[in-house]
Amino acid sequence: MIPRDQDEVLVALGDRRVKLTNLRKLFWPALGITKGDLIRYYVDVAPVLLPHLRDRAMVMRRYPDGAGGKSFFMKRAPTPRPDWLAICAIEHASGNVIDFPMIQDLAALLWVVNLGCIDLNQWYARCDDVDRPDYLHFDLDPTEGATFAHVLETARLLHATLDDLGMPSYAKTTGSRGMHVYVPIVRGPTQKEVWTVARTISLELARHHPKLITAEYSMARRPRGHVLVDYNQNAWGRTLASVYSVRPTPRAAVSTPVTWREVERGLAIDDFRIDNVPARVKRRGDLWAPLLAKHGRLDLARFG
DNA sequence: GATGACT
DNA sequence: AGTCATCAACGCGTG
DNA sequence: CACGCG
Ligand SMILES: [Mn+2]
Ligand SMILES: [Mn+2]
Repeated sequence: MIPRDQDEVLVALGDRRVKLTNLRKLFWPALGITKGDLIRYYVDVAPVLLPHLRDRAMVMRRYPDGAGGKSFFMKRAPTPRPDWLAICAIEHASGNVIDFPMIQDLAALLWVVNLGCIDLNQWYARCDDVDRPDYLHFDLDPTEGATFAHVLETARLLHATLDDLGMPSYAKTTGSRGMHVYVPIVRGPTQKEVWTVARTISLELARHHPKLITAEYSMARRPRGHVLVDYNQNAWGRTLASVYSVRPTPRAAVSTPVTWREVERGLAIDDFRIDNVPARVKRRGDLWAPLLAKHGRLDLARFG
């Protein structure tokens, strides 16, 4: 579908047409990975990726000159754009209305990747109710001097805590330096309410493991050699790189769902990359399918 | 990456 | 014909 | 109020 011997192609997906450009441009020069390779990766994983993005506003981070180049954020869907592209118009407190793109299908996915998006960042709430998210999450960030082993240990402790609370939880690598742990919830609580729950759990976790874990958001007071449980990421209008997102890192790492068994045994961020994640997905399917399921979600209303 | 303003 | 700027602006806590 | 933070 994506030619290797030309720089442009017009792809037709049903009645939707997308022009793909600069296909032989090197996005990871040291790895010999081109923009066309990136697009082929997303075609491969689209069946497991698209359900996680559908009906959600997307914040684009564009790297038109590849993983090592300058990047910029873009919220408004730029013109020209295909007339079939779904838009989520979100009014902000300031009165600003932003027309975010939504990735509803493969054509839209390829359109944003062609703009230079390497990773995909979707809202936590769906477009029809942008203040009521479908999950709460814990963003585990190693502070200066901490290792990924510390992140793994923090994830294990967090998992045990959530288990004790009766909260289902799922882990993924970020592809960058940390991990993400998500809890699927029944839609209902506002983003602020979800933030408050994440904050309470995070503070408690840090209190019980003060030598390893911190919830201190302020850079100046953040202890080195710790793992920050960044509950603040659970705020309205914020986003994280999605599952199966490629990251603009030296090895072209992918934010990859992992089992708790794998977290127990240990793993490395760079174990999961653009070159091997499609095979893993073929083998294991979508380990994060429970994030999309109707059943097995935490009901925070009942939780109190 | 693509456009539009400017030279 | 080439070069350059543009492309987010939120919610939350603290001082 | 301005600022830090992501
Ligand atoms: Mn993070
Ligand atoms: Mn963070």
